[in-house]
Amino acid sequence: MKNFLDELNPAQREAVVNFKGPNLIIAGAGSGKTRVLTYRIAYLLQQGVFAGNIMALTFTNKAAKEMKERIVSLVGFENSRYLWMGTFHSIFAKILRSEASKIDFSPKFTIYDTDDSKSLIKAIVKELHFDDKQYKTSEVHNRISMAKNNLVTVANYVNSPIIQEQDLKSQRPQIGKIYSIYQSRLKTSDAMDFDDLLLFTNILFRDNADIAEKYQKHFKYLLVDEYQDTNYAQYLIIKKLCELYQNISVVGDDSQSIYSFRGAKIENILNFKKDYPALKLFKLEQNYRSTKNIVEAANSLINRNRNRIPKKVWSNNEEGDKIKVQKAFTDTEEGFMVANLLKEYKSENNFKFNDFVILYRINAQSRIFEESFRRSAIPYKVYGGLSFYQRKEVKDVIAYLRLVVNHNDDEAFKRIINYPARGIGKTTLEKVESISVTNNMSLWNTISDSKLLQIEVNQGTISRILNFKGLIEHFSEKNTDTDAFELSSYIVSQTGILRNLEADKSQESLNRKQNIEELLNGIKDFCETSLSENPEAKVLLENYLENVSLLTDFDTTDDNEEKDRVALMTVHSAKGLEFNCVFIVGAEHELFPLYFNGVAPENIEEERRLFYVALTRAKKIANISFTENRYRWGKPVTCQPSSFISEIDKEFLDMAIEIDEENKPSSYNDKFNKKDTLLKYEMFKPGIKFNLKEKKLVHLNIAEKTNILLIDKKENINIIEGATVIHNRFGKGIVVRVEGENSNTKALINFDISGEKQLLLKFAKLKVI
DNA sequence: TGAGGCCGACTTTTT
DNA sequence: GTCGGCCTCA
Repeated sequence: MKNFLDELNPAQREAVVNFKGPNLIIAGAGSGKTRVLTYRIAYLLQQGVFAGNIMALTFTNKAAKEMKERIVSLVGFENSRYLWMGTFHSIFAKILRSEASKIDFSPKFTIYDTDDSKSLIKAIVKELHFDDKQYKTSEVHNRISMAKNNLVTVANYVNSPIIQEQDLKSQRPQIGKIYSIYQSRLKTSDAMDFDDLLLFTNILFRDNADIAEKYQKHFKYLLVDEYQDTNYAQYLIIKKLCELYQNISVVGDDSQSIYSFRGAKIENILNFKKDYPALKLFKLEQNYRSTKNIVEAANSLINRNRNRIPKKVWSNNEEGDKIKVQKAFTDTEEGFMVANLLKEYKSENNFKFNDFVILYRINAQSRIFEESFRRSAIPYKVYGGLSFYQRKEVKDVIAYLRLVVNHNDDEAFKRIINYPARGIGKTTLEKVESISVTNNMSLWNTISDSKLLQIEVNQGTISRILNFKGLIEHFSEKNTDTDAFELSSYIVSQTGILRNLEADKSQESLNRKQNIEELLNGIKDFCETSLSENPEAKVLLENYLENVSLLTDFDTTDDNEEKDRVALMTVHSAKGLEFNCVFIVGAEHELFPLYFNGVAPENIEEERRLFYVALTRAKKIANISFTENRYRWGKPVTCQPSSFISEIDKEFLDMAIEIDEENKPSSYNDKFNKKDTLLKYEMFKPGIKFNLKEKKLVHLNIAEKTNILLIDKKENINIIEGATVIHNRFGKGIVVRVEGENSNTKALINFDISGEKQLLLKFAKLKVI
């Protein structure tokens, strides 16, 4: 093992070698936080600590995976394979499964995702005949989630005068009742929601001293990443687990706490000292990532927050360019402005596309940039938004898998009882549901019971229900000796889902079919990976489900990851990432900072931290833009520039415009104004773009046109007979035949490995070589 | 019972 | 601009 301590600066080294006792590592942006964490674990292993006695918690699967990979590269796979490294949710789900009986769940309990939770809440509100405008699903969900994150159980909730008063004030006095029914439904479904994973872990440790002790003894060293984002439930679990050895190291940056909406308590890091008076404090203040200008600009902004741990982040890098601030007249113009500037930066600095990121406050902003990038022949990838696993067809298939593993999973049951259509309609389902409610049984148990006969439906319907039940049971029987991939494929074909989609020739259906194939491929990958790590064990559906329910889009290893593309994402998603050039877009009052339920000071501070996170993603170039007019809720609104722009010291900014005069349109904008409607329309004509420098519409040259066509899959003209193409999944192949027109163009391709496939060009990610 | 169309509501960020 | 829900019609 090489002496990796040499690769650290003195502050980092101190933070790595002092591994005993409680440690608080305050790591400024870009100060090598991940490096310290990984080296610290490597160092522990080098000191002879067994990997299985170390628990390292992160917030995202991505962070866990990256860290694991870096540790493997430092100490090798064998030395690190038994590390407990993962997200809070996945690690504690694992523990809960092995202790399930203690909290009266089965080890195969389902994890409900947010959509499942919301759909259950919705059903309960409806069932209670509450007004769904008064009890908005997302608000009720939010409230229950917050309660759980603060370990407020149903009993606590309804007995708390404060909470009851709050609910009364907000005209939602019955949330406690909904919460109560919600919990009991989860129970009958043998299911937990995300927040339950943390809540029940706390309950498990609280009520079973022996079990708590077992884990306390086991985990001799605890490390927590992004500690500023922990909520109360997480805080308590950590506190409990490290009670015995007190070997707890937390790494974080109070300036980057941006998840309070999810219950994160910045106080956890601010008050760490109160809980662990013996702590050693380490501050990593040297920023290796960004230019001096960016670091100091970001400092000047974040210094306006009052509630902070004092620190001075500094950089020894080059001075760097000032941050360019730009104004656009419309959101569309902002899109083109950014696209043009991006190209300029790219050629000036010899950057690649993946050196760039567009950061926005809300996902809805991505559309404009997608459009302008497509028109400007800039390849891009949008992160976040509707995740792959949230797509209807994917959820449908997963619902089958879930129901096969856990018959009591009511949300899965409801999804698929009549999908594909098998003549069990809304009315029938409602009757079954009502009986299940009165008897406090899961839907499955209701149809398995003599209660089924109480349902007033005809014999035909009864037998259709029993057929469905038989089908699921048949799958379950197979689930003992068939591996997850085989069984899923079998289920997809046996249920007729595929046939159903094939019958419908629309593009939509084809797209769905491809997503299902994608899902099956993912299951296959999972089986193969698990098998390579543990060749003896058969990979069953439940193994896959344990893993998939905690995945998000961000974690899917996209085959295109290495592709050279501009990243589009929210600032939240960008935490932990870095890019040579960052565009912060939509820097407008009420958008960033986002206006949401008024502007309380603590909200503004969090928004400011968010802006700080955005700025500090940049290594070399940061660019801020805003627009004067924007479509929001489909309606045009006028915008003011974000107060955060003027909060950054002017010396670090390169302002093309004077912010204080934002109400006086410049002559440039005057011109733009008159033509705006026309421009907006013309801009989207094929083959035309808006040239910002010359301020006029120009025709694309041939190269640009070809480029657009390559990117715009709808018009992919380069796929011709005889062409050699590459597909993400099927690999290399030769085009045999092309038929159909425009968006219906299909190609028959003979792939070297996978054989002949008919693909709709609109969706197939094909590359001509 | 199912499909299709229209209307309306809604948009913060995510494990 | 998008999604979901509800209504109507077959």
